[in-house]
Amino acid sequence: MTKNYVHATENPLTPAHEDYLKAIYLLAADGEPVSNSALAQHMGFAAASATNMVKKLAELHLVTHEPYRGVELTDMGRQVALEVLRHHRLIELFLHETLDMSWDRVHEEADKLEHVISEAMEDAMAAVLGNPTIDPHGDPIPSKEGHIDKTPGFLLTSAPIGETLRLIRVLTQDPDRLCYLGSLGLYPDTPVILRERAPFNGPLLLEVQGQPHALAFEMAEQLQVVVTEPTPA
Amino acid sequence: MTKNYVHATENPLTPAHEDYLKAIYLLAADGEPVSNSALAQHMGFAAASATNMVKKLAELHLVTHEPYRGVELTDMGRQVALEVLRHHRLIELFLHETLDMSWDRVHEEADKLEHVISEAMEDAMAAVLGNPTIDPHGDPIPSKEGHIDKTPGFLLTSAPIGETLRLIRVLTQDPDRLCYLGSLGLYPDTPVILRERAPFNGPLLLEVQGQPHALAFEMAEQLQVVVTEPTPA
DNA sequence: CATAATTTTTAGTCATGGCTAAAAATTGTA
DNA sequence: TACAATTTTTAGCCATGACTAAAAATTATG
Repeated sequence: MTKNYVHATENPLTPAHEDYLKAIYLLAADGEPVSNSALAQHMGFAAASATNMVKKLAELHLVTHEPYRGVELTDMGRQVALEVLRHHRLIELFLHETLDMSWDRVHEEADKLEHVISEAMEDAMAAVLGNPTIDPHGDPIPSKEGHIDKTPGFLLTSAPIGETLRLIRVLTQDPDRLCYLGSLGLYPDTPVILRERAPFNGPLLLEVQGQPHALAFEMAEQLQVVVTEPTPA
Repeated sequence: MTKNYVHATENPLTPAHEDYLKAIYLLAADGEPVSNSALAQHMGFAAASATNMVKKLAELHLVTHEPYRGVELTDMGRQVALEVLRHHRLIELFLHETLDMSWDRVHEEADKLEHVISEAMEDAMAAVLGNPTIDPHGDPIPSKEGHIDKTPGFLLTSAPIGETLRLIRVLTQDPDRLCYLGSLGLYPDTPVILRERAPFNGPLLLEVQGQPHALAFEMAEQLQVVVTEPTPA
């Protein structure tokens, strides 16, 4: 009488597995299958390395892989990816809040810590932080059950002129860029007014806390905003 | 004009290297060279694996290794071991203080985290904790410069009867034992009176916060105490 | 539609760091 | 001192997960 191990998904996943799954999740934001080259490029590895790992992930039923077509997460794979992402973003917020680490440093740290923290530590962080739903960059933190809010809003590059906006999410994780944005006061929740948009994808003129700032188009593409509705009385 | 790389100790050390160095440091408490078998046993690996790593560490000038005699840390190796130990114990205290994790859980967590935290995070933890010098088990935390206090006191098994003692250090890291000791209120800094010592390495009768407790000899060997001097007026 | 360009996969290499089994050196004992 | 027991080392295996180079499949173009 052989035991049924179909669901006995004991977790032999290495950091490498987790990193690939996370990458596939992030690249597949549009729902499309992820190409091997996109995956390899995101990971900073050779294409052959990605192919190799994708085959392993497929054997573990974490992704489906139609050769030459792309990779997609299975429900199980998505679950793992979301858990890693939860770790990552919880850690970012935790480091920012309790260790006062600046938002440009927490990503790199979280990239290493996300693979080694225990369930108990995950829960303890969430509890201390009050079950937060967004991290210091405005990225949504998946719930323990794997639910994740879709961020509302649109890119600053397509925002209306003159209206009061609220910055809700910064997409880049590049430390230098984050440093720069921070020096302009451009953190999530900051009110912003778009004053001018230069043509040909030129710089944008912003007003942040009364100060005018010119911002490169490419930088503005990293900023997600909503229109602030007039505060109800 | 070739550059002098003698001190250019760029850090290609893996968690495995760090774990071995830490183990050698802890096993060599008496200053004696550490035998291969002791090292392997401590690591939970086969003897051949230890030999293998010791050879690598010797090539990196982190240990000296006289074949069939044992391993000793070089100054450089000790420096690395102390840094890892600093990470470990800072993390234990940090998790205990800021995440309210019980002292029986922090060791395992720290064993993984110690290899991945950045210098910045180490410094931030130390700052938030007020540059602490002991962890939740009473183990001394090495300073950033690699100084480490020698813990004073002696084992409870050789403490005088009837005097008021203070528990200053718990040597075991075993979660179950720590849990048990915690249930008796036996945390560092707790006052304790040794009332009786049964012969033939039998149990000890303790008084902890007014409560009598019988403690196995082997458990008492894990407890380091000092005699409390009468509080000066 | 055939060929060129691109992407993906396969094949095979390498370092890491475990392992076992056997050989060698050391230590203990008769 | 000789031989047995133990410890250490050597030799060689294996999985992981990167790599390069070459083959195969797909897509684009003349």
